[in-house]
Amino acid sequence: MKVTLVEVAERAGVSLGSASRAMNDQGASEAMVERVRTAAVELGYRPDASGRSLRMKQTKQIAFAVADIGNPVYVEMLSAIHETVSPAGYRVVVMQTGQTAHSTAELVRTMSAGIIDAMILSPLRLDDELLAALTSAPMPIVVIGRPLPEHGIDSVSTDSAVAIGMAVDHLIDIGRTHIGFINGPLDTTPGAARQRGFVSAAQQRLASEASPIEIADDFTVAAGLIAANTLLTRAQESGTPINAIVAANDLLAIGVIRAAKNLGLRVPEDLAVTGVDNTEIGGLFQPSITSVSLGSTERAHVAAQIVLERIAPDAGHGGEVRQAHIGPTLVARESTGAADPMLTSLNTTPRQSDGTPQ
Amino acid sequence: MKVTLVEVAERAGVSLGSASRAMNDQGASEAMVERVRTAAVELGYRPDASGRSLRMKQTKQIAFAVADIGNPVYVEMLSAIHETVSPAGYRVVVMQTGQTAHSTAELVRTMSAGIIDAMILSPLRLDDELLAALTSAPMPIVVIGRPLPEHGIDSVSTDSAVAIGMAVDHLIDIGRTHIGFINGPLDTTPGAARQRGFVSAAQQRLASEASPIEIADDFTVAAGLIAANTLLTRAQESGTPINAIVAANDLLAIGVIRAAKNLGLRVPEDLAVTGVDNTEIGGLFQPSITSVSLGSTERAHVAAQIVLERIAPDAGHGGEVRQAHIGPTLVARESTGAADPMLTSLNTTPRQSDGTPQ
DNA sequence: TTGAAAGCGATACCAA
DNA sequence: TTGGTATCGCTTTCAA
Repeated sequence: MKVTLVEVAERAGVSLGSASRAMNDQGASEAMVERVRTAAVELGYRPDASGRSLRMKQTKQIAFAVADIGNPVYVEMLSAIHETVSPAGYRVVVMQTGQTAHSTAELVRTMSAGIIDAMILSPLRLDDELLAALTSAPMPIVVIGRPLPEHGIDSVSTDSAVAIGMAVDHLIDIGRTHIGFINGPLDTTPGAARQRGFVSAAQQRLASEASPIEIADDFTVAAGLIAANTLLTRAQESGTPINAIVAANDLLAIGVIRAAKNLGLRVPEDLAVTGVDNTEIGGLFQPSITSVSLGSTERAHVAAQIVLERIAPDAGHGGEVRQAHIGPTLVARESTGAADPMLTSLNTTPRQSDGTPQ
Repeated sequence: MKVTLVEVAERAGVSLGSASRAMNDQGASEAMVERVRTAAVELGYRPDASGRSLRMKQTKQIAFAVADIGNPVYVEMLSAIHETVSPAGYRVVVMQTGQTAHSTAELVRTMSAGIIDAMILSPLRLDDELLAALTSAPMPIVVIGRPLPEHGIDSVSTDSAVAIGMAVDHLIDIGRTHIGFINGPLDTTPGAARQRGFVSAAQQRLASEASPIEIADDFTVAAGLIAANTLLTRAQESGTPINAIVAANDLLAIGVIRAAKNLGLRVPEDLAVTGVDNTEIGGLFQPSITSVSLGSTERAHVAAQIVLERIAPDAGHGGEVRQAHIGPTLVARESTGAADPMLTSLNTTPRQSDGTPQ
């Protein structure tokens, strides 16, 4: 049933070692390669990866671990990682960390050699337990999120506090000064950073009574809809209505736009809305959503590059801590009154999936 | 650096075999388990998966292979597969098949033991080469797409020709009789099936001159926008304007709605639009998109179940060919004038991602 | 219940 | 360049 290299060697009438070399083009005569390859084809030989992994001490697999692959940002990151590591012969394994720092630490601890060669991790929450798991991990791990050089952990970061500030600036630029904020849970890394960003920007440039904040249960459309409904209703009743909302990510922003519609508010005329992440879905939404890009695909790409360098036999774990930073950039779209970039962007952003199941 | 079970055994003062048994709770005294576990923790032992895989002849990994993970349908399928196989201790590896049947066959052929235990495949195109690769594969493979029982291949299918017919019926029900069709490439399995479905429905229930068809370059928003623009413009010029469009999937439908807006057409008042796949993004779009569900998550779930049964030591490859079928269902939304199901659906469909990177 | 040893399938070393 | 053999880390059989 199962054909091993031993049988191929026997059939070709050569030694096991020669068969291995012939299959891998490692110093074998042409005649030898010919004989062995022929025998392999005749027998339908397929190399067994676990035997090879055991000996070579590498699996050619890289894990991408996130809280929930359902978020489009992660899908875009996954594609970027895929494209980066595939040419080097690596496969990508998607893993779910779960919501908590503990479950993430658990995942990191159970990842052993023989499954993956390295991991790219984008944790939602971070605590000492997880940091400890990361530093004691037996393989290269690159964190996408906030910078962690002081812990000796490779990271590719952005500054989402600054990102929120850019959104506020943009709204002020278009004449909106009553700006609300819809954030996700404050005990998450992105939630905390974005909260700082908004509070800081509001203090410097807005009147606090005109800057209400509402915390959604999580970073989802549904939670954003509920939170925005609460915030908008409350603002109207309090007599200081708002004319703009900054959402902590694009999914929340979609919820905000839905809530606005339910309340009879027009976007962007009555309410300007901004998101964060610059996801594809945000750009395709109607109205298309002005969003601050955190360079997700670039960060994923860089993280994948770092991983490949760490894996490389010579580079090894020895080098110094790698840290890359990618600054946010704002992309103005219809939800803040900018011209519809749909038609033009279609020509410049081919990134959209192919294929569909039957 | 790396701790093996041998070292754990030495530290615990027991034999290698006992250490193995203790770690796996396979007939070891409590005292033994205690000693070995303690030593393992002290040394920071992590089992090496390739050693185990080599011996056990299983990797606890299942591949999910698709043309492009960027399509939201595949993401939903991935989540369903993940949820189904995780409890059984299996990880999911995402693999890209590429666009062609040949590249897919290539992938199937290079998948050997030691990497994955089974594969769930949703191929865009299917030919004899791929069928041959599937039948001669050394591991269980379940195809999500069209039924393939005559080739002895497990499959979970739907009927997307019927799905298109349902969309046409729905449009006729709401009084639209001038219906265009935006399809994807006809040499794909879904493209061919949906073409049959529309042509058949149009012949039976519509005037052919009122049923123009346009083929988009692929199943994407961008291609849908271009194709819809062509079709709508042509229909207007020919003097037989249409008042509805059936799109072959939700991504194309989004493109159609964008094209309609660019031409000053209101959806659904001037143009009703339907999609296929019932993706989350379609339901969240504005207007929300009426779509025919092909039961993607259910099919993925069933495929994963079949795979688990095939993998199970007793079931084995021996059983007869498994074939499941899930019929399409139409979900009416705003794009065909139905009431906005957004608020109510939010309570019943919690499926939306959590988390966002910093 | 425990210990000793065989063996999974591949690569890589050392002689020839 | 080729053959013979040790070895990767683990599970599992066979005796004790």
